[in-house]
Amino acid sequence: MRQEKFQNPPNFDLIEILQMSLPSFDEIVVPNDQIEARQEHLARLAELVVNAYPSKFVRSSLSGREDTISRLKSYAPVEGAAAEMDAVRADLEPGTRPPAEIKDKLNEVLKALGVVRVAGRIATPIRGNFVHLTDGREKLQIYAKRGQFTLARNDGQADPEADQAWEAWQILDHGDLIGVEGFLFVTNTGEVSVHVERLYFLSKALSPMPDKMHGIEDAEIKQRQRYLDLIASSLQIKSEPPASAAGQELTTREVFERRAKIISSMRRFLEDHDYIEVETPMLTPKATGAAAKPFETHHNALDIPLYARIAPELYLKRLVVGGFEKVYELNRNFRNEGISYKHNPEFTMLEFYCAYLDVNGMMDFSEKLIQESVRNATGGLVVEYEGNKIDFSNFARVTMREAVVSRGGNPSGSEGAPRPEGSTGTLPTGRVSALSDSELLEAFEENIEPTLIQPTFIIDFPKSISPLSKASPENPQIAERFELFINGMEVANGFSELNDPREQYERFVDQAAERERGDDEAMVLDEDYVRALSYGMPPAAGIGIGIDRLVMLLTNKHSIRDVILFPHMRPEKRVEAVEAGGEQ
RNA sequence: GGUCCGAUAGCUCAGUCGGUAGAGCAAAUGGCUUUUAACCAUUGGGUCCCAGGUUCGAGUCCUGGUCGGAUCACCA
Repeated sequence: MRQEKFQNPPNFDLIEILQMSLPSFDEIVVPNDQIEARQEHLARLAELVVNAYPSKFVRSSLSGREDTISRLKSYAPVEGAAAEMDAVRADLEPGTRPPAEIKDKLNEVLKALGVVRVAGRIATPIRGNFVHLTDGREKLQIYAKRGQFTLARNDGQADPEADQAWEAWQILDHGDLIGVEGFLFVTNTGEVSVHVERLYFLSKALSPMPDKMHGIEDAEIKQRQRYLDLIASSLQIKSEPPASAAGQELTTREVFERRAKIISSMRRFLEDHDYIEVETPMLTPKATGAAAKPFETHHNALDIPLYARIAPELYLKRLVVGGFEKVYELNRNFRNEGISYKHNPEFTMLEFYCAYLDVNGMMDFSEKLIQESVRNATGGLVVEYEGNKIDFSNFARVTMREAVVSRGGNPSGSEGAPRPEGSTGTLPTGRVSALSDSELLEAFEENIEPTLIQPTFIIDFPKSISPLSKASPENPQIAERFELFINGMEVANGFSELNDPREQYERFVDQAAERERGDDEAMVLDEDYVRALSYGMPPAAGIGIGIDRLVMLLTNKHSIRDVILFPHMRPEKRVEAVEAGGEQ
């Protein structure tokens, strides 16, 4: 039966049918004069090297300029040669050259380092004997002299004549991936370079490279074709990076390298403090643990709705019940809500929980964790953001009510920041203590949040908006909860975890009532979570840290889309048109 | 969703009062061949986002739309 279903009618070529309905290669890689030229070069190179897409190239330990320099510096027989070279070159007038004796000495040293094999993308257009290769992180100059190098055949047979190597060199294109084998030397201007003895063709750039000076400026292309944006970053690397790159805008590549540093630093810090990493469900039968609208999907075999998680919180606390006293999860949450400069439908959150710790201990610990990652990512504790200097060396702690009372002031700074434009008081200052929870919250969000530039823990949240948080023993209307604000953005949210199952149940019921009154973000009752608490959860504190927002702050990026490799975007119009066109 | 701004060569961008579509980079051809954003000469390359309208004539003015960005409101 099943076989029959997939049998094709006679004279029916499935591939031909599909090719009519699917976009053609030329519709995906739209040809123009440059692509056609590159295709011709590829065809000729394929003749010369037999296989234009070989499987591997073995590199020597030397993969780029930094390695070259460090190897040079550690080369004992001519100690100080590299420093001498740097000094000589620093003193040179533009257009002048280092003295011959120094150049000769350096060349002697470099040649003694032996044969090197390096590979990378051609970062400068080929014209003449020089190109720079980039491995994404740095650039190394390559020199090829007619008659002095051969072209490697990628099928392992004997190399073609040197003239053919030169022909191949001349038709290499900006962006092609090549490997070279050769020896190191310094040029007349003093730049360390590889003198090619054997050239390997490794892969073709059929599509042309972006502008070498400007890169990709169109934000849509940067985000949709992030690979191209990253290539542009690597093409823009200076082969002689300035000693101090401070104050310069990070390239896209550097932004994501820094993001990785922040995340790995946090993992390391947590591991060093005996936290273990866990993975809890992304697809959940109930969207709960936060106040947000979920994405809904459907499981066919079970025939049930499933929700992309809005927070891992309740699962992680089940694990605390089970005896994992320190757990963390660093992964995505999904919220079916608006998109803005600080909101993406999926975002990365670090959540962790610690048994026998309260809200104050959690603030202490998370402050250290954030400081550690700031230091690891930026080298210091003060970062420049949107013209502000943000100082991570001390996080202020202010109650929400105090913050509102002193509104207009900057509770975390010694100097009062100006009140935000247009926030002229809708608030009866004298009667703050009489404000209802919702009025207090509104006043806070409207007037205070935007002024919290320096890292500030806002504490003492109203209990009514904190359904998973323990109430303060002194004031039952206040939750033992904090949020961390930096540059007017909420970056973290934590509290002493409510562990009384009966009270937790009642809080869920209160939330259900809110939902009935029309708040479709009120939290959903999780029965099994209540049941879990009934087995006894130790006193514990937890926190969620918005990683994307922290990365924004530490990379001086003003849009969350600039710190997410592939942010959510509308489907590409061209693709839709092609798909629709196939059916016409 | 509201408001404002934008879309011109592969990339980055000019384009005046409505009158033959421009530059730099990239590409092709030749020269040069230890250059430093390499240089010199020559050449090719355009659905000016789309559809209407006004006009003798529209990249330019008008209307509608598409896509994108910024911003405001809601959410972390």
